Amino acid sequence: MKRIADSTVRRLSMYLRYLEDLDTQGQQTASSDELAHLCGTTPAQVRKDLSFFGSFGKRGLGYPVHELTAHLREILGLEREWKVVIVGAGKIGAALANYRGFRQRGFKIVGVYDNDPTKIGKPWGEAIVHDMADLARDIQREEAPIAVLAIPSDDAQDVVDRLVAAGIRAILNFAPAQITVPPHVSLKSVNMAMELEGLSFALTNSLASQGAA
Amino acid sequence: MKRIADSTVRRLSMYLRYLEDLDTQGQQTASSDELAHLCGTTPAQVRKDLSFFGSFGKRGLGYPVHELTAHLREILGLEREWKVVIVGAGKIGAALANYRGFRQRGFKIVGVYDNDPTKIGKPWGEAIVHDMADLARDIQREEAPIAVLAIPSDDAQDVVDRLVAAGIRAILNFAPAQITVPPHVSLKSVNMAMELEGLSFALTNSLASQGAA
DNA sequence: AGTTGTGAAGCCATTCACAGCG
DNA sequence: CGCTGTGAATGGCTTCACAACT
Repeated sequence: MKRIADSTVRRLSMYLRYLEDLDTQGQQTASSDELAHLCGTTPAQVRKDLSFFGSFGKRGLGYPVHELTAHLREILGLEREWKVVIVGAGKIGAALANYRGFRQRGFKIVGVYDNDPTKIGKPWGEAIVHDMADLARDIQREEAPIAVLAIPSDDAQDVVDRLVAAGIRAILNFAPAQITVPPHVSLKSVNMAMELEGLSFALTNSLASQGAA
Repeated sequence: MKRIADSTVRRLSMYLRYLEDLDTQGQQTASSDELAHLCGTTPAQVRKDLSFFGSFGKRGLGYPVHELTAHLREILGLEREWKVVIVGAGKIGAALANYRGFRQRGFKIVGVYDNDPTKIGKPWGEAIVHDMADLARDIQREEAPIAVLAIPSDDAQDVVDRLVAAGIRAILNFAPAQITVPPHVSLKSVNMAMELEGLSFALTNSLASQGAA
């Protein structure tokens, strides 16, 4: 398959979100124009994005909402359940563990890990905080392919290396550090300080740059 | 000034982060090559990014660490203090309020707001949760230009409209919804579900796409 | 010799425009 | 007639390559 741009995948994710709404409301079809308005993009962009994966629409009519929803779930790999471990039982980890959107989309949190002795063994939401020393063993036993990293920057690369050695396949990193992984591991980083600094830059330079969702 | 790409601003932010480290360690100069390796980019990219704002380096030597750090802070608008209000006293709001990186870079949280009567008036970290009804008044009185939005999607556009009416100038949105603002307001959205879905896509299609930090 | 600064080239995502089809 | 699907054109970010400078 042709290489798909990251920006395209993010838009697919958004199309799915709004198609699910439309589906719930019982709407049968949606045009690229309607989807574009909902998602803040252009009709041509919607059609191009979808065309990478097939011809889902009917000319003169638009896209069948329910059907396209299923296609997008399949394209994004959301038909299955993904097991996720959260590393770092701090505030960010807690926010993520409670985040409705995760479970809704088939991401199941199978464990929470920390290396702080005062936290290990304590209840944490519906789970119990495990010792980070057991992380590698558990990833292998549970076959959890995804880790969410919510720990201080200093430890980040260290923990990543251990995750990789344990066979992790994807990492969502919230530590504000540049981390590296071997080519077979997928990595996405979210850096909140960086986002705020982007706003600071825009304000300072009197720009009103609207970032993508 | 020439229009600066969003990706460039994010890299500047990263350069600053690592330059501060080098400065603390007492390193005098850094080449574009060294910075590139630290930040996961290329030397040409580093030089091009910096060249938009001036000629900070010395040929044959590299960039003066301490001086460049100051330049970047100024470029990003981080020499001043930014007042920030947090809207939504849930887990995500709590994580953000506690986030060290914010205060470190000059972002001062001046208020936390919610519309849940069981939360209003209760202590929350070092602050007290205010009634969202007072938000507009306080934004004007405090002259807080930035709002962090950590509320459910359904209410997001409503609250945004009220923030805009109250004179907010920038919004960092964590609600997984497409929101719109007038052109004079800057908006950045962080959507964690979307990021995880990007990993799901990469895993499903056996790609190992490393996203930028 | 080493490294910056930068025009030019290359590449990739977005937009355009229209043929194709319902 | 309306809307999709798509090759072509556009625009913009990144990379290249080298002159300029220390």
